[in-house]
Amino acid sequence: MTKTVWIGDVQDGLHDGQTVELKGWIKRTRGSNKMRFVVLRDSTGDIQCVGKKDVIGEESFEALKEALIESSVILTGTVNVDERSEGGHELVVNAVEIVGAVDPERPFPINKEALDVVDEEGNPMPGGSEFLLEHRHLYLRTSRMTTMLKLRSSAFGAIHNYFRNEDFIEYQAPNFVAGAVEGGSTLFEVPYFGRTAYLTQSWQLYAEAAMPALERLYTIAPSFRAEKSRTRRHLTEFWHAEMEMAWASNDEIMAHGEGVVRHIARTLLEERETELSSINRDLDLIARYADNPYPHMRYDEAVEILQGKGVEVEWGDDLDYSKEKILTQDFDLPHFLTHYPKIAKPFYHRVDTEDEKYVLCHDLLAPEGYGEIIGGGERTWSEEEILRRLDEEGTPREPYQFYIDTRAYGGVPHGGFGLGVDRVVSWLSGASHIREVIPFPRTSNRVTP
RNA sequence: GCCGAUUUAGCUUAGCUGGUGGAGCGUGGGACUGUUAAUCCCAAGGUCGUGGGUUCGAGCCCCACAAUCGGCGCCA
Repeated sequence: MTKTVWIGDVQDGLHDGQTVELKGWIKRTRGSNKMRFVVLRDSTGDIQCVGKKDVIGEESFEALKEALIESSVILTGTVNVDERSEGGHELVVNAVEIVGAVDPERPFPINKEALDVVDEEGNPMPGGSEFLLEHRHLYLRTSRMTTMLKLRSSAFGAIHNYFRNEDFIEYQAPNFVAGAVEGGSTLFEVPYFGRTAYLTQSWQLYAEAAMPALERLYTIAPSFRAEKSRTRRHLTEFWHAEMEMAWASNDEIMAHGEGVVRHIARTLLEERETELSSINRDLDLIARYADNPYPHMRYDEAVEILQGKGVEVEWGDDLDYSKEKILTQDFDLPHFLTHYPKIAKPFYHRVDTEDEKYVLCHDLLAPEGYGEIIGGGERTWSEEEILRRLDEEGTPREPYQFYIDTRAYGGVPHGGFGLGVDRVVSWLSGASHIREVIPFPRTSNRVTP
């Protein structure tokens, strides 16, 4: 049963002249009454297979003719170098086995027309139609989606590699929680044996509890936000890469944020050059993101630039996406924004002792209109200050009791960040929408399929 | 929460001042010896999102509802 020959290897010339058995799915099929051309697909690529009636016989020829798109088949034959075939190689078939036939009453519903979706301005929005979102389970096997899933896999691998190489310990937090990290309005409520629990928005508070034990820790886990956001940057369930570090300043934490993002870009170039090219992503752009240091800018500076451009923004306003977009449109690299006003950020951000109007935090803004991909900073670490900030905000203490308690026993300066993995993959792949890079996207009005 | 748009065959769509809904892809049948999401011929497939209204007559006009998409706020 084990599959030993991969279409990608055949196209790379590893099996020229050999007789091989190819297992895969029919991508396209065409032909005459004497020969069939079947484009076979597997997870590594496509190849044209030729079935000649006088070679394979009447019965096999009929079987091949009747096999509809997405039928699974095993084709045995000889690998020929042939420039008439896309990819330069071709399988001349001598035996056909249909494994999973497709019923003509229910043919594979996704065709070329279904894939060509455009938004209101006429820009391509791959996978954006209601039909393709309803048929996501079948859309996954189309080439663009397969490519995105491979890029995603490499990004996840790169994050693990980066943190492990930097001696971080992978650490898991619960997904059922009692309290919020951000403002309380964005939590999903879950019935919990007569009580109400919530789906976690972030690993952070539980990571801070483990910080005195592990000192350097990270995770990649789903986070949940009950935001009715209808944008190409939001999911209600997204994959969050977070790190927490003892004895660290805002600058040191930012250095790791830059490090992991550049490592992801570098890894995609090394592992997925073919895939990036296949979706027309400019490799020089990715190389630039991998090779250059990311500039830093203080919040005040950003506000000045925006005011200089005539944008209506006052000191103390948080910078929303419309402002980020104007700010980043001239950027050709991701930029860190630091030192936001205290009034714009929640209680756990540490106040800057040099000027108490500010907190020691940072956001990393991606260029090309992709927006914020990292948010992080130093944490408020003394018990007394935590209590004061909670009370100031009117946030109840009770759900955070464990968190407050950690400060009573040897609090130290520390901090961390959260990175939106889907957002990073979306940006680096040049996706038109974040849902392009996650297999089953969860948005405010879709939980199926 | 706010703003905008869409809904016609399995899919993508055309549809005139309101007067018996056309096509391409796919599917079925047929033709064809090298095709490149082949080509040629034929066929089946539609209570035009739901409900109401106006009208002699509604896919088209009006109202309500629903679903979906796009954008904003919020954030990763």
